[in-house]
Amino acid sequence: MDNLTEMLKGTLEGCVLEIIGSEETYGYAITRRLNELGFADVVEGTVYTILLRLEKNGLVQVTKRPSEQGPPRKFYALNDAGRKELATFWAKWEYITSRIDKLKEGGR
Amino acid sequence: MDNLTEMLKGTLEGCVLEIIGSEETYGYAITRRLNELGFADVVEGTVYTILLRLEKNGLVQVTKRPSEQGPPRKFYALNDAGRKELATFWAKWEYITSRIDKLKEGGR
DNA sequence: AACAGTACCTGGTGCCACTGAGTACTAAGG
DNA sequence: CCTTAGTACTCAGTGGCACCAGGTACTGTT
Repeated sequence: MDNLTEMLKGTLEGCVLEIIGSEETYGYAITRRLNELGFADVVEGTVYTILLRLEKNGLVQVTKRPSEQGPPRKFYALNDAGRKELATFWAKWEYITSRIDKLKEGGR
Repeated sequence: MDNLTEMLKGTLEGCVLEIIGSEETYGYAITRRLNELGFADVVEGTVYTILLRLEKNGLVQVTKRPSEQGPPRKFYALNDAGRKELATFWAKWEYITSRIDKLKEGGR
């Protein structure tokens, strides 16, 4: 599927929040996870910008740990603000998908 | 629901395409339709920029007709390229929603 | 030494929804 | 008669986000 970028605005960040929320993990692994989920064209640069933004916005707790396979990893976990933001994301997602589905079914 | 703007990137244009595709209509009415569908904060300026973009991209056929209630209306109808773009939009939407739902269900 | 895999960072770009202000026409109310 | 509200369209500018392209750096294999 090509050129999803515009439709991913806002949702990709939510996906990253969800991934972090389900398990403490790091940028490189998050990228691999998104790729295997079907977001095949998402590259590391994109994920890192999201992670830096999450950190800047105080939604995650960051822990640096050494890796046996390369440079140290930065592990991310949601804090309270992050969990709240994740809940808000899913509420928005629910809201938008329900409206779009209504529109698609020709609902009036 | 507040601040959906980032998540509407790409999808709002698709919604407008769908509305036009189901019935030849004009900007002001499209705005009202979106509002009643639940996109309450979408204002005319936003819709008109989308309509001008659709026209510029050759996806719609435009017909100006007088109105009894104000200035003349610009009616929009999809052409072949527009119908194709609409189909692409729904394919992308399907694709993304299925991946997000999988993620939400903790799918691996 | 060279390379591939792992792991992270960053300045710049383009697209899109949104803002805010403006134009213009009609009908109703004070 | 003039103001207001409703209808209807336009457009220059803003900000946020995914993306691009290139960089750094560590480890293990060839």
